[in-house]
Order: sequence, then C-alpha cells, then structure tokens
Amino acid sequence: MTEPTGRRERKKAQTRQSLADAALKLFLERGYDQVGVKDVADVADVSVTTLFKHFSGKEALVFDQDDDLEAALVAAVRDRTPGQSIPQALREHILLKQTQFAVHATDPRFTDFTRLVQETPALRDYAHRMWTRHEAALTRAIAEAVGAPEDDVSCAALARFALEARSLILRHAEPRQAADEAFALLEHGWAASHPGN
Amino acid sequence: MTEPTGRRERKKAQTRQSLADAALKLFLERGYDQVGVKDVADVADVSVTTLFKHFSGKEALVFDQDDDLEAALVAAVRDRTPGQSIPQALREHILLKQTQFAVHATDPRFTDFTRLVQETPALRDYAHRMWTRHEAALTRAIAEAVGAPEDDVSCAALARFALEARSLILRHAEPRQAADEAFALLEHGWAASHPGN
DNA sequence: TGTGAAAGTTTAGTCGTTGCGCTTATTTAG
DNA sequence: CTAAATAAGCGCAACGACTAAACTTTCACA
Repeated sequence: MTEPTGRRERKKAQTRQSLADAALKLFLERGYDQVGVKDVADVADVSVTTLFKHFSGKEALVFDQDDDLEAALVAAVRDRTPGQSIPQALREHILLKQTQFAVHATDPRFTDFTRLVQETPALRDYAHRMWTRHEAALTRAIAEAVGAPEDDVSCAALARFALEARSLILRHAEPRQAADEAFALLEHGWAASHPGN
Repeated sequence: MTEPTGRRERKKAQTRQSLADAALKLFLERGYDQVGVKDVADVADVSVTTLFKHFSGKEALVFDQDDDLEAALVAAVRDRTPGQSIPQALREHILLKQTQFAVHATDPRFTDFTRLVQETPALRDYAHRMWTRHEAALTRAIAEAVGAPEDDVSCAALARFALEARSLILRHAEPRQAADEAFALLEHGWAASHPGN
C-alpha cells in the first residue's frame, strides 16, 4: 500500500517533483519574473513541452493542487457544530487552514515562500483565483443550509465576502485578531437577516 | 475653450479612437480571443507598435480610463449626507454609477458590450482589477471618517466587501434589489461595531 | 514476447508585448 | 521665415509563455 504504483508512475511523479523543486529554488533565488520557464526546465533536465504537460502554466509550478479544498469548505458549512453560525464556521475553517500552514513557520523556507507569493503579482493573483474558485459551491452550500433558493443574493454575498476575507487576514501579522474583526462584520450582518444560523 | 488643443493632439486622439472603435467592433463580431492585436491595428490602419503606445495592453482597448473614479469613491464616503451610514453611502454610489451606465441600456451596443465583458475571462478580470484598484484609498477614507487607525482591519474589510459587492450586483437582473441584499449584511454588521456611522 | 499506451523530445509556430532605429509631421524659438 | 526640437508613427527583430505535430523511448500487461 505504500508503493501502489509501478515504476512508470514513480518516474512521472519524480519528474513533476524535480520541476516543482527547480521552480521554487530559482524563483526564490532570482525572483519570479527573472526566471524563464526554460530555465526551470533546464534545471529539472526536461524539455519545456514536458514542463507544460505536468503544469498548466508557469504560476502553477509553485502550488500543490488541493483537490478536496472545495469539499472541505462545503463540509465546514454543512457539518458545523450545532449552535455555531455559518460565518463563525467559515472563520474557524479559514483560520484552521491557515494555522495548518503556520505549523511550518519554523521552516525558513515557508516564510520565504509566503513572501514570494505575496510580493509577486502573478502568483498572488493565481493563489487568489485558486481560492475563490469555489465561490459557487460555497454559495450553494450556504443556501442549502438555510433553506434559501440557490441564487439567493445574501448567500452569494456571504460566500464572496468570507472568501475575500482570507487575503485580508493573510497580510496581517495577527491572523486571529484580523479574522475576528473581519468576520465580526459578517456575523452581525448575517445574524440580522438569518437569525439562528 | 472648446478646441484648446493643436492639430497634433487632435490626430492623436483620433487614432486612439480609431483603435478603440476597431477593437470593440472586432471583439463583438468574432469574440475577444478570436481577434489578434494585429487585426485591430490593421482595421485602424496603424502599426501594432502604435497600438501599444496608446493602450497598455489588449484588454485596455475596450475600457475608457476613468481617472477620477477613485476621487469619486472617496468623496462618496467623505461627503455623504448626514445621518447616512458609510455602507449606505457606498451602496448608493455604486448603484448610481451603475444606473449612469444603464441610461444607455436602450442602446443595443451597451448590452452587447456588457455581455462581451462578462463572458470574456480576460476582460472580466481586467474590469474587476480596475475597480478594486482603489481599495487602499477607500480604506483610508473610511478609517478617516470614523477616526480609526489607517490600517484598521474592519475598515479594510468594509472597503474590500463593498467593492466586491459590485460584481455580485452586476450579474443580477435586479441591481437595486441585489444591492440591498448584499449591503444589508454590511450595514447591520457595520452598525454593530461602529454605531452612528 | 510483443504490443500499445504514456512520457518525453524536437521543431516549429502563434500571440502579446517591447526595444531600436528610422521617417515624417507638427510645434516652438530664434 | 526658417531651423531646431518634439512627438507620432513605422518596420523589424526579438523575447517569453504556450501549443501542435510528428517522432522516439520506455514500461505495463496480456
């Protein structure tokens, strides 16, 4: 079970890993815009076309694909502890995801990586896109949780605002406090129109 | 005063207009991605180099630059009618801007243009970027209006959420109703932490 | 063992975008 | 009125991200 794959898939995974490693290394050394996609391919010792068979674009090189991110988001709303409001559940979920990463804060590579992403427009935008990708799913989950129609505007607004709150929190030194302040707006506003959720 | 410019500036404005017209025409006919920047330049009868001297990129071809958009946003907060809350003022401002455009709703070109922008990812993203460009300025304006520190998180959150609300409103058939529902969240939440603003 | 799918390569190309050196037209100053 | 300064516009060559096509190698599996 530890090695369920054949030699072929292992080699493929290895190539992918080589590319990701090379990319991160070069981007941290020289900066994202100062590194060409060819440079990455050269260091990983593959052709440029191969690089694009593994990654959808230059920005994707530094992000591990979280496939079940959407499911976790929906579950955070659906399976929230009774008595907890939806904004509270979302705040907790986002903070949890954040502190999961922050566990590695001792690793200097982690803080460097974060700085790289936040200081590179292309990467910042890409990360934001990947995160807000699931707005529609979250909107549906919220609407279902409160028995509202699927296209209810206040549900869509809560979903959008909660997802947007993440980058507000991310750029602050005190994530917990920032989350509390940003979500206070949503909690009070939500309670006013959807009491008990 | 009606003609304060020389022949030079007039010609420049004319080529710029030719480019914008050609771009909109071609984009509407064939779709944004099916039109190359060279096609636009050819129809406008200028070189590609000249096109990029007038517009910062392909997406900018279809947007008139609103230079005082930021000032208007800040003014909407600073000069709001007494007794009106900041979220209310922002909602009105956004709705006003929207209906200013909607005046041209009789013009079939307007609805076509809107569809083009909303259905083309590159244009949708660009428009969103141009709009959210002024988040920092809006945050400062709000903070100043309530006497909070410049980097207050709840002010930043209100600014971000209010700006994000626009695209929520934009894609809905009933802008007024959508704005009311989306901003209800912000008004109640804001009132709870900043009573009287 | 051999066959076919999948990884990888090479080559050539598209498309947006920029830099360079040049011509041409307009403005400004002498 | 003329000459120098200014700016628009041009063609061309290039760069970087990305794709298509045709081909070779390698491994899994029947």
